Formats: sequence, C-alpha cells, structure tokens
Amino acid sequence: MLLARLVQTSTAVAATRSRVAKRTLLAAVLAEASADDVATVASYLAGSATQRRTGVGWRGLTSLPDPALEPTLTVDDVVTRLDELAAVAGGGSRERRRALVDDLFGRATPEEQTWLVGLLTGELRQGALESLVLDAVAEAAEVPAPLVRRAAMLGGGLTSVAHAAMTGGTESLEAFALEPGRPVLPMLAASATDVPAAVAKAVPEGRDVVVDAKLDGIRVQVHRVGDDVRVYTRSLDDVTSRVPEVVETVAALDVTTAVLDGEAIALRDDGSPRPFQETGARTASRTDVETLRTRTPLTTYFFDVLHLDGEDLLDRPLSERLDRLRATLPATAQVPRVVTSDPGQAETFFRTLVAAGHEGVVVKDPDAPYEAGRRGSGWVKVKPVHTLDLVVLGVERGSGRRSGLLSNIHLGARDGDGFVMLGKTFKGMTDETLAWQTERFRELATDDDGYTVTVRPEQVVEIAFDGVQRSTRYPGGLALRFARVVRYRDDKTAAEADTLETVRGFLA
DNA sequence: TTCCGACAGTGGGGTCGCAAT
DNA sequence: ATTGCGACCCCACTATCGGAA
Repeated sequence: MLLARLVQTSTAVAATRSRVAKRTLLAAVLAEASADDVATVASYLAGSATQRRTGVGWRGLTSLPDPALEPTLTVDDVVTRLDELAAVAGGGSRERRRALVDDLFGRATPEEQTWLVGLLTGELRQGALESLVLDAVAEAAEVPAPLVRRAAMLGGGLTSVAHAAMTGGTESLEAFALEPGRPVLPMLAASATDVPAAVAKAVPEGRDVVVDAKLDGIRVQVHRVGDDVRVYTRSLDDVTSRVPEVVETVAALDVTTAVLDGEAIALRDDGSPRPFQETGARTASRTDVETLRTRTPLTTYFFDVLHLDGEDLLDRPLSERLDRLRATLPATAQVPRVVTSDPGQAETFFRTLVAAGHEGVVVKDPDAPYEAGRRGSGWVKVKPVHTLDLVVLGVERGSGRRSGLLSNIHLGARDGDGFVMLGKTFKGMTDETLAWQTERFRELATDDDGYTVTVRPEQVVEIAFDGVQRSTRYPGGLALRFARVVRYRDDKTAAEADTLETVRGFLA
C-alpha cells in the first residue's frame, strides 16, 4: 500500500470531529490493506510506528531534505527504513541516523514528510488513536468491537489483533486469551476527590469496598512460567534485569504459573517510603544492579492476581482474586488493605497511610472483574491535594487546539523582594480561563521571545499539587509535582502570595 | 431528552543511557 | 566532564462525541 493513502486518510480523519465518520474512513483503508500490510497499516493509522524506539524524535526532524515531487513511498518502504533506524537506536552514530532520516524523508512528498514527523513524534493530532482504530478494525472485519478490544488487551496489542481480525475473523479473535509470559495492559483507576466520593463511585451504597494502599512506586506486572520470571512496567516494557528483588519474590512462591499485578517501591530502613525520585532512578538504572540493590533495595507489594497455575482469573470478581492472592503470597508481599462497609473505617485507613508518607488509597469494587487496559469505575484512587497561592512569572504560547492562546504558565513563590520559579502548568484551564489569561498576560507583558511571554509578577493563581520534590532545574531547588490551576485570585496581591519557605515545608 | 463513560489532546518534572562537544 | 536528545517513569485535567438511561 502506498503511504500516500494513509496520509490522505489521516487528513480526512483530522477534518471531521465525528467519531463515526473517522471510524468509517479508517475501516476503508484497513479493508484495502493486504494481509502482509494490515498490521502495520493499523499501527500507522493509530499514529504509532511499529518499532518501540527509533532513536529519532522532534529534535532530529527539525531540518529535512527537499521533498519528493511524486508519492512513491510504500508502507513497506517506511517499515524497512524505521527498522534500520531502530537497529541503531541507543547505540549508533548520529551521522548514521541522519543519513537514514534524510533518505526516508527525501523520498517523501511534503504531505508525507509532515505526516512522518507526526508519526515519529507521536503527535499526529488527527483525533484518532489506538482505541478508535480498534473500532475501525471491528467495522472492517465485520466482527463485534468488544471482541476486538478484548483480544487487543490480552493478546499483545493492535497490530496482531488487526491482522487476526482481517484474516481470520471472529474465530481468530476468540483464540486470544491471557497467556502467562505475554504481558497484558494493566487495569487503571479512575480518581475521586475524597474517600466518600470514591466509595460512592466504586460500589452501590452500603456495600463492602476493598481499600488498597496506593504506594508511590513503579507498577509491575510479573509473569512466572515455571522457573522463568519476567517483569513488565505499565507500558509493558520488560524490566526484568533491573529488578532482581521482584523476580526473587515471585520465584519464591509455591506456584508453577502466575501473573501478578503490583507495585515496586524503595523504602527506608524504618519502612517509610523513599521519595518517588529514588524509586524511579533505581528502576531506570541498568548498570551495576547488584550494587544498586544494596543501596536502594526494592520491596514488592502485589494487589491482584490474573492467573494462577493454569486458571485464568481475569473475569472472576476481585473478592475471589484476593482470596487466591492471600492463599498464595505472604502478607509481607501484599499491599496493605482493608475490606469494609463502613466509610469511616475507609477514611481512617486513608489518613493512616497518608500520615505514614504513602500516596493514598485505591477504593475497589469487590465484584469487579480485572478490566485489562480500562480505566473503569471498579477502581477509584484518592490522594490528598495541597494548594498554594503563587504568582505568574511568564506564559508560553499553546499548540494544537490551544494555538493562538497563551497556555502554559510559569509559577513563582515569593522570596525576599522577588520571586523564585517552581515549575509550570497548563492543567485545569477551561476555554474561558484560556481566553481570559491570554488577554490578561498580554496586558502584563514585559518581554516576548516568540515563544514565552514574560510578565510583570502581579497575577496570583491558586495552584493544586500532589507534593514538592527536589529539583536541579529550578533555582529554588524545588519543583511542584502535578501542578494544576484551581482559580485565578484577584482578591490577593503578589505581596500576599506564598513564600519559598512555605513551599519548602511540603518537602517530605 | 438528558446524562455520563470513554477518548483524545495538552502538556508537567525527573531519570537514565548514549553520542557529541 | 558536560550537554542534548530520546525514551520512559510518574501523571491531571477539559472538551467532545455518541451510546446508555
């Protein structure tokens, strides 16, 4: 298939807001693709290269060769070039990558160049990603959408499912099942502002809820098949070699086959959690793991079991899965948990965990199945939220649907006679807020480099955040974690804003 | 007819490993 | 040694569509 066919479709998909129309456009292309092409075509329609890493990003695509006049590139040509790039990713010379990029882009028309940049940066911005393409696969193959979705979640993603659906239909899709050794997309949690709201969202009134501790570490999905243990992250990256403690915990269990879901976290000697940065650094390190584990050991806590000794448990209610978990794992390897119908008890558990330095809780419906890849209401997380009144020091131009608006604001805390920047945020703004702040910050502008507008430090903004972390990027040595706008405050002057000292007090 | 679940988009800070400077 | 880049860890929030109620 010609790449131009995909580019043309992407343009048409971007041009309509109707999801049904997008789906139909995508399905038409899938139906045209050959059996050899269809997996790649599905991935490209969803805006993803088939290679996990190509070593080429936004920066490597800033200067491109002159484009081709005629569209001649095929989907297969692109795959071939990206395979070559992937082969030198994280090892090859920049010059070699440059040559491969130039060759590929030199054979692309201007439209194809733009599309390829979107593909490689993950910013196609056509209003359709994997989820919509899965629906399109169902339409093209004339099979039920839930069947396609389930197969994708359990069977290794869009590409293999697209191929199976288009070549084998319903029968092929039904063959996809949880297979120990092959990771499945993890179930995700919705969120609520407090424990009562979370309980109300998770279960009908008066029923039991499961309340799990939410630990601030790295999500791990562990597969054991006989003596072989493999560890996957939330995005299904294989990190087995980096986390031997997790492997040992599961290897010690009295089972032959298991799939477990949990969290790995670095703790202090007294059992309190270390800052997320330390757990993150530990799990990201690949070199000299043996030294690292003595310095920053990881502890693993599991909260779910998807498979046990030949038995799939995904569709079993959580209460039953937890019974199996309790029978299989020592208490020390399980996430702290209470099961209660008393909202007061859930609240107390939440407060105790937060006081101990943990992130919060996840409230769960005991009747809910494990919905791989979904952010259902069966799991609802609750974390404490802090707020500060900070001063806007600058604002950046937005992109995409925020083009023409001033979007990402720079936040400062009061320090002596001046202000110290603590981070940025673009979250929590409604369209109305964006329109207002665009006008407001143009009035306060003192400088403009074409991207960032510097403003007189006068506008106070109330900011919600999850915590304060150490920073090497910002001059105060501190940065906010997950900062978002609550509201602009016109009842406070910059002289009344919170100080750097106050912010430092939030450092754990 | 209204409501709400699911998606896509818009980006945040920190960390590692590697190549180039 | 330091810097820039890509990839990945953690992620919140709003607007919108279209099926559910």
